Amino acid sequence: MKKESTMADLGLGEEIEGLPLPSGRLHHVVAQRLATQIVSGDTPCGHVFPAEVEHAEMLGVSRSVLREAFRVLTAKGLVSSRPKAGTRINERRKWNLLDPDVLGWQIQCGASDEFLRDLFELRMVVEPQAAEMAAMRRDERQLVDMANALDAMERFTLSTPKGRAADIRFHELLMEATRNEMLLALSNSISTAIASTTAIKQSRDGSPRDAMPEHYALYTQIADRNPRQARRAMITLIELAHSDTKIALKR
Amino acid sequence: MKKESTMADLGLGEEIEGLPLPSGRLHHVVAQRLATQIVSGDTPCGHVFPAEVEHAEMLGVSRSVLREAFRVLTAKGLVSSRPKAGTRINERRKWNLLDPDVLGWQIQCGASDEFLRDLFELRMVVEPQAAEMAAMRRDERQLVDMANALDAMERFTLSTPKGRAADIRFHELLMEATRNEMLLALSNSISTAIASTTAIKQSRDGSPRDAMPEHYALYTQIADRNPRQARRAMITLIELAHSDTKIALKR
DNA sequence: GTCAAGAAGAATATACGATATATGATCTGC
DNA sequence: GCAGATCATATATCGTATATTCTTCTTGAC
Repeated sequence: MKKESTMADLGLGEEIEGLPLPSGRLHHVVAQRLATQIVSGDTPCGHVFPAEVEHAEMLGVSRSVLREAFRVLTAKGLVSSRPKAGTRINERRKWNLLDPDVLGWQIQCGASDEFLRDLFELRMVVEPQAAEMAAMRRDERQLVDMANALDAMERFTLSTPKGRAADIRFHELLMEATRNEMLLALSNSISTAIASTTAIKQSRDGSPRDAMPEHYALYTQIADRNPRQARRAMITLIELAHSDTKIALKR
Repeated sequence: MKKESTMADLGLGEEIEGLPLPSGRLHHVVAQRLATQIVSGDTPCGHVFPAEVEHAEMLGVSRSVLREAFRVLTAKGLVSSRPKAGTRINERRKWNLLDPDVLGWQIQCGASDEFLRDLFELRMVVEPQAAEMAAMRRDERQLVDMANALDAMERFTLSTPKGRAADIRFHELLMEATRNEMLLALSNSISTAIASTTAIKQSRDGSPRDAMPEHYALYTQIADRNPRQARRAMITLIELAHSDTKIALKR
């Protein structure tokens, strides 16, 4: 008895119509909801949330769920909570902006112009150098995997999820070829962000420019172990992506 | 009644002798303990932890605490848990290596040679470029703050916590001057890592080389808006830190 | 006889709610 | 101003119920 509050039923408002929507863990759903509230700026920095009990029943979940949701937000630097003081939103400089989830939430809330500027600037700082390193350190296996990824990318095109996955795979292999785990991690964060924008780009703009020639150019330079040329190729690739993204989001 | 298990009592093993050690939140302590087990490689990737109930009483904490600890680790990509399958350690490529905590734990567990190589390589990729940007975009306030930080750094020296804090503050201001939030976030992650190594460097080597001249050189180039020279100055600064760190850890 | 598809079961994470404790911000009195 | 009391709040624990999914067994077809 007391069957009323199972996981998939009510609570999170309105998206439960039809599909049962136990899609994610409940605390993760709550975390996501709170996170988007925060990064979107709906609730400003310094804001302190209601007390746990009140807040929990306001959201229609148990306190445990709410607490676990806040744990992940705390882990990502978005909030911090202390006894008696409540749970409050940290200032932006405390946020883990490079966390894949934080990056994703930020994009989901509509990436601002400054956000895109910063993101592509970061890519411009890191990835050309990474391409240079990859050209020097890549091994044969990575090379053939990269070739396969490009092949899949051309077959499926960027308008399909599989094509976009191949694109990501290519960049991931490139970063793996740098033989630097931290660069790889950084790239993973960026990639997920880029993936979302690419999807948006596709959905808004039916036929964006074909980026395959530039990808092949980059691949060739890495295969030939030409660090300087690989750097140049990566720069043009990023510039291309940047201008495309700007155009797509303008519409 | 049932007074036996308050927060500050037993549980986490042996470090509670003398000092009450309710220093941090309990779940955070547990998370830290598990995290160090993971990043140190004590428990290998793919390992699945005992069931929650068993694991909880093994650690002497409640299930809620253990769960919240795992939420933190999950948020940082170290583990993932699914019903029936248990909670298992992810492969390294899933970890958020750039997360300040993950970085810190990794250093605490004895940074490997590869770790330091990757870290300084990342600095070498990002920070010279950042210095260049800072030289172009810095404003007057940042300039005077940087001067103050350098002043404090010279007064207290790197052998004191206040001196090291000033060092960090200087680099933070530099990154702030780039006017790119993501670069700032990246720098924050790196800084905390560097801070630990600096402390180690100090504790092992009584009188390391004085890095003040190089810091002033960098400052001057930024103040004079010389991007190229600022880049050069930053490169020598990082090289200096790298060689010092390597020497210190050799002992 | 062997293998694949499907159904039953069991182990596990997940979720709920009530209760007790510790902490620290705020107020009070001096 | 400063020290102490207070009280709201996060923190921690326990017991129980639910949902998920891996495992295993069965069933069926070839």
